[in-house]
Amino acid sequence: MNIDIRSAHLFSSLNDHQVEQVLESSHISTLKDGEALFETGDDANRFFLVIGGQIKLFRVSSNGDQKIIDIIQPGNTFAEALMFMEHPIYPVSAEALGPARIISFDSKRFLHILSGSIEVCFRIMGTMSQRLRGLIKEIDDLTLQSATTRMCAMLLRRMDEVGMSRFALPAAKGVLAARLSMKPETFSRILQNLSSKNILRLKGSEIEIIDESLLRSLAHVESIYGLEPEMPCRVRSSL
Amino acid sequence: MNIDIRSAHLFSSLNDHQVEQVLESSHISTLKDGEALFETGDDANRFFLVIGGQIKLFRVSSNGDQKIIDIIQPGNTFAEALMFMEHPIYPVSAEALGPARIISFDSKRFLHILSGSIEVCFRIMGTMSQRLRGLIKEIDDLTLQSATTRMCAMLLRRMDEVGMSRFALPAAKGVLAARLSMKPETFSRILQNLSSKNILRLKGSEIEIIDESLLRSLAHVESIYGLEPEMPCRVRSSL
DNA sequence: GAAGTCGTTTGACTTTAGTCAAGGAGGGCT
DNA sequence: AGCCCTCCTTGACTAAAGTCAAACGACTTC
Repeated sequence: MNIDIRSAHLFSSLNDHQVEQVLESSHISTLKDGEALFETGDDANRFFLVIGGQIKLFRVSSNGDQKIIDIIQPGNTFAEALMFMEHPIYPVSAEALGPARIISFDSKRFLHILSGSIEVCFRIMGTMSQRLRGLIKEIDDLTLQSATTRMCAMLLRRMDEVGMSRFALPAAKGVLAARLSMKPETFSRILQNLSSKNILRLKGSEIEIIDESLLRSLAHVESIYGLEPEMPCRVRSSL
Repeated sequence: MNIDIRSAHLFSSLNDHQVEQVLESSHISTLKDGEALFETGDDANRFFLVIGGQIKLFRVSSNGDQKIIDIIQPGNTFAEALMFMEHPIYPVSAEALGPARIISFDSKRFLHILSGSIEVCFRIMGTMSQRLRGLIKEIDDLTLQSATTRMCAMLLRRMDEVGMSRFALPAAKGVLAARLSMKPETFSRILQNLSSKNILRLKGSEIEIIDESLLRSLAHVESIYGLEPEMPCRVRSSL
């Protein structure tokens, strides 16, 4: 078990002694597919680092629908922003998307350890700012943009990430649909539609972008305010 | 001109000397109705305190539609969360909603002044956490809830704020519509509909809630995760 | 290899909110 | 008062996404 938590942005400026202290209150666990980590409304006295698999953060509506707020990738922390609240409560539910491994940390303890270090504070605030940005961006996606636009933006983002015009979808279609705030049926139809217009070719969960410029114009991606990828920070954090 | 900026949460733990320093880099300005303060994408080297009137934070879609992200009330700061980013850029536009007075502060300078004070850092992080919560809440309103639900929730919130079942809408209907992510027509129709069902009586911008329990059930307000009003913090901050 | 399961697709239909265009209603001004 | 202007309302229509139900396909499991 040799994980250097310092590879996570949040911990990157801790010294050896601090790392040791932090690890004392930490706890590694393995989650089965679909296993819940916490639910909306639970007391939030721990935060987490994903070391394997994916964790899905979501909210549930009264009729059981899920809206996926984010999918956390290995190397990223989440729920750490809550440690500054008086009575922290998880604003989302979290569960494993496929089998996953995580380390959890005691928020209070962590706060105490870094209480001297303004640097770590600044770091956290940086990630929080980004997160705020992301959420604001998401809100206007939801209100100002159509489902097709969101789909195109997602595909382009994925393409940029992978660096190739041919790639596999990062998760099951149903999951992506919930992430993009639409029903699986709508997701499917939009893909079908893009495919019929020869903008992309799709085979199962493999996608090949054919007409990138057209896709880009359909997404008319935030020409106004700089793209997400420009962000200086490598490891994204969440919540 | 005798304003104690310490009444704003962000500044509340500064000592006299610090207040003095902060004020040195500050600048008071008066805005006319509709006057722009900054736009989405501008370099964000200042943050603001509203001392009179209201400031509207919004985003504009490619076809000119506005989505109001928040309306900042006197006594509250906004855009202060950006000061921790390397290349801060306003993620929203801001303009006065009616005539307004604001004080602007140099972010860098402020950061420098408080660099010793971890307490202020914590304070800022607290407001940021709340802001994150609010945005997440808003996202699920948008995806999981209908326009009617959002309307009802807004009315109830307003009613709780005022403490009476009879009150005036906090802003022009068109503005509220944009805040709730719907068109003025839809806003009007929903109010009409609630009125025809004898849930409320409306006369101009005066509203009287008649059937609170029914309204509450229509809004089925976040029974799961504690209401906004429970938040410990009096003065809300933004961005 | 048959049966079952889960995720995806497809089609027909409904619901919700947006669009467009026309009609009020109120407030300020001359 | 009369006019203008802005904001709000109303009605008829459209578009977008959700719903329901059935079929499909790939992959296990027996």
